Amino acid sequence: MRALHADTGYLLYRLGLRSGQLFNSFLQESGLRLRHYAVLRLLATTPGALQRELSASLGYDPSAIVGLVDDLEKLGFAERRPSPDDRRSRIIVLTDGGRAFLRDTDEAGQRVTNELVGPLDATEREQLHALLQRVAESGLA
Amino acid sequence: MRALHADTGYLLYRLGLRSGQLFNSFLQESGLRLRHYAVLRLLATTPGALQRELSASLGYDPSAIVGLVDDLEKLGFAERRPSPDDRRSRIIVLTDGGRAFLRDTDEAGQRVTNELVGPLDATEREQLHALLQRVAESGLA
DNA sequence: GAACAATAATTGTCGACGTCAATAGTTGTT
DNA sequence: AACAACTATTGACGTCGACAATTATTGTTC
Repeated sequence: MRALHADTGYLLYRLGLRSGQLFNSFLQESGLRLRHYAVLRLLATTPGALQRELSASLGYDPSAIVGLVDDLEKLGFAERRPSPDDRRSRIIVLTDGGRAFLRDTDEAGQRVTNELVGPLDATEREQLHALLQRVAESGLA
Repeated sequence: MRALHADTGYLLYRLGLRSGQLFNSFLQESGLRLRHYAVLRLLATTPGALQRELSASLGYDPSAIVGLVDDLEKLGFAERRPSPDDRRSRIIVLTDGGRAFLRDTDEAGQRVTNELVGPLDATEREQLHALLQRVAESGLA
């Protein structure tokens, strides 16, 4: 019988958990959680996104986006704006406060990833990232 | 601002989720879930383990082990046996039924991993596995 | 050897997460 | 004008992972 840790899928599952925990503990003081942070980061690179687009890009259920955007609005990190061509949709935009938050936490965020891939050198990290990216792209997205 | 998917930590988190989902859907018909399967697989390679050891090896809270072993006992896949030298401990052993289950599902389990790392060829899969293993070992055993 | 700390399993609680079903408002189609 | 499709929202449910507290047992210390 193959050992459990010989299974790439199980390793991914375990490391995914650890990664999420590290991110959440880094975000703890700010009152946000990993999912909020993901939304913010995504908004930073796509100026104005419909909630439906956030849902598709992040893989979160549309109903989950609602609460996340609620929280971000309360903190002044994002805003809902009416869509000009479709009154069903809302356009979510990053506010200056949100942008500042991302700037201030960027370094700490990088520390998290560094801690995760600690034992790997620079080229190995790139290898790992490239492999993960290809795996991630295949399963939809 | 770096894109979200440029973050190795986030990729790991996402792929970990997907991996867990795939495993769970593969196990669905058997009534087990990923964590039960992990216990079974671990028991298959270590003949007789204390619950405390299962907890340490798998990274699950001791309180989580209780329910998992309960379920496995109900299905006849594992048994609790009294420890001869410490009446607090129980030794968990795989039954013949559990062994048969692992044998029967082994192929399907491999399909899950194959589906996950689909776009990678054989050498790339080994590369990925080796990198993940080193990352996994660093953050504690 | 009696009091005390440490340990193994257990129970209960809690928040976060992911999924699904249902609804209201709006748009597109026939 | 009637109907189907879509967007955001609300609500419910089960799983998962982390923690505190309890019970039974063992080890340690005075």
